[in-house]
Amino acid sequence: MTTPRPGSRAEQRQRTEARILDAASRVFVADGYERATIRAVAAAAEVDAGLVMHYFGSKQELYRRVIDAAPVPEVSGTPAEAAEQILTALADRLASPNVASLALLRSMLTNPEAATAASAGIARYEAQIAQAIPAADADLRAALISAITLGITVSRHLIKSGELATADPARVIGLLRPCVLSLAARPGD
Amino acid sequence: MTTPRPGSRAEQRQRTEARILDAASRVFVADGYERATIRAVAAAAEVDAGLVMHYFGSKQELYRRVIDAAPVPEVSGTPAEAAEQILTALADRLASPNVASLALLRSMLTNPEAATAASAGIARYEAQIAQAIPAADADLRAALISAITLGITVSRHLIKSGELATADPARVIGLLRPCVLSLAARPGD
DNA sequence: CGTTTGATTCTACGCGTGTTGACTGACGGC
DNA sequence: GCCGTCAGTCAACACGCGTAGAATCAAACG
Repeated sequence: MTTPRPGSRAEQRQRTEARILDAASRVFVADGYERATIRAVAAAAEVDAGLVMHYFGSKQELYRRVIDAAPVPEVSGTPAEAAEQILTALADRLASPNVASLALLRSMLTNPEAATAASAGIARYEAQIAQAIPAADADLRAALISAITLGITVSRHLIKSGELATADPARVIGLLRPCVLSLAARPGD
Repeated sequence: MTTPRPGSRAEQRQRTEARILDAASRVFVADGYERATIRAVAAAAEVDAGLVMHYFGSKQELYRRVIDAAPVPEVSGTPAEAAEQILTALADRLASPNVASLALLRSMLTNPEAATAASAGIARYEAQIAQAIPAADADLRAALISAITLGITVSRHLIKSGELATADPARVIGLLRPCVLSLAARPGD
C-alpha cells in the first residue's frame, strides 16, 4: 500500500480507481449485481465505461474487488461475551450500513459466483461463533445466529420493512439479546 | 375455477398454462427475477417463448401471477399460541419450500416492483403478529420476528448455508422457540 | 363440408449489455 | 527535446433479452 507522491500519475490512478470502487459499491448495493451496469458505475464515478474495464478487467472482477472489502467481525471468549460481540457488530451494521457487506448480501442472492464467494465469509463467521458455544449442536446454533443477523440486516437495509427500517439500533439489540443468549449460552441437549 | 371437460381445447389451454406457471416458479426461485428469462421458462415448460407472452402478456405479469400464489400464514390468539403458529409455519417452510414464497423472497431483493408487491404481504404478516403481542413495542417485536423467520428461510433455501441447509426442522424450531417466545410473550418495557 | 377460432410456433426487430480495440493527449525518464 | 508509457475516451461489435406479428395447424361449429 504505497502512497505515491501527490500529483503524480500513479497517484491520479489510485485516486480514480478508488472513486470507481466507491461508486461500484453504491451501485451494486442499490441495484444488485444483475441490474448494476458498468456504464452506471462509470457514470457515478464520472468516468468512461471503458476505463472501468481497463482497470478491473471485467464486471465480475470489479464485483470481487468490492466484496473483498467486506469485513468479517471477530468473535471469541465466553458464550456471553461472544453474544455481546455479535450484538455490538449487529448494532454497528444497523446504524451505519457497510456497503460492501450489503452489496455482498444482495448480490449473493442473485449471482451464483457471488454466492459462493460470500458463503466462505459467512462460514468463517459461523465457525467463529460456533467455537464460543459449548454445546453439542454448536454449529447449528451458530448458523441460526448468523441467519438471524442476516435477516435483521436484510430487513432493515434492503427491504426497509416499516418498523425495523427506522428503529433505534439500541432498542433492537435490547430485544434481541435474550434471543441470541438463548442460542449461545443456554444449556443444550 | 370451472373445470372444462377433458380433451377439450379449453382444458388443454389450462393444462399448458399451469405447466408454464409451474416452470416459471422453479426458474424464478432458481435464478431470481433478473436472470430468469422467458426463454428458459418456456424451455422448462416445453413450450415456445412466444406462447408465454401470448398467455401472460409480459414477464412482469408472469411474475405477478407466480407470487400471487404465495400464501400468508394466519397468526392469532395469545402470545404463546401465536409464537407456536409462527414456529409451525416456519417448520413447514423449512421442510417443504413453498416455491412462490421463495421466488418472492429472492426476487424482492432484486426487482424493485417485486419488492413493493412483497412488502405488502410482509406487512400484513407483521400486523397479524403484532396484534397478538401485548406490548407497547409490539410492532417492532413483530418486525423482528418476521425478519428472523426471513433470515432462517433465506439461509436454508437460498444461501443453503452449511449447517442450516440440512438440519432437522424440528431441532431448528426447538432452538428457536425461546427466541420467538422472548419476543412475543416476554413482558416488555 | 367449409369456415372460423384459438393454441402453438417461427422469425425478426430493437435495445441494452459486457466487452474490445483503436485513438488521444499529457506525463516522465533519457 | 524525444519518445515510450499510461490515464482516459470514443465508437463499435456480438450477444441475449423482452417483445411483436405473421404463419401454421388442429379443433369447434354451422
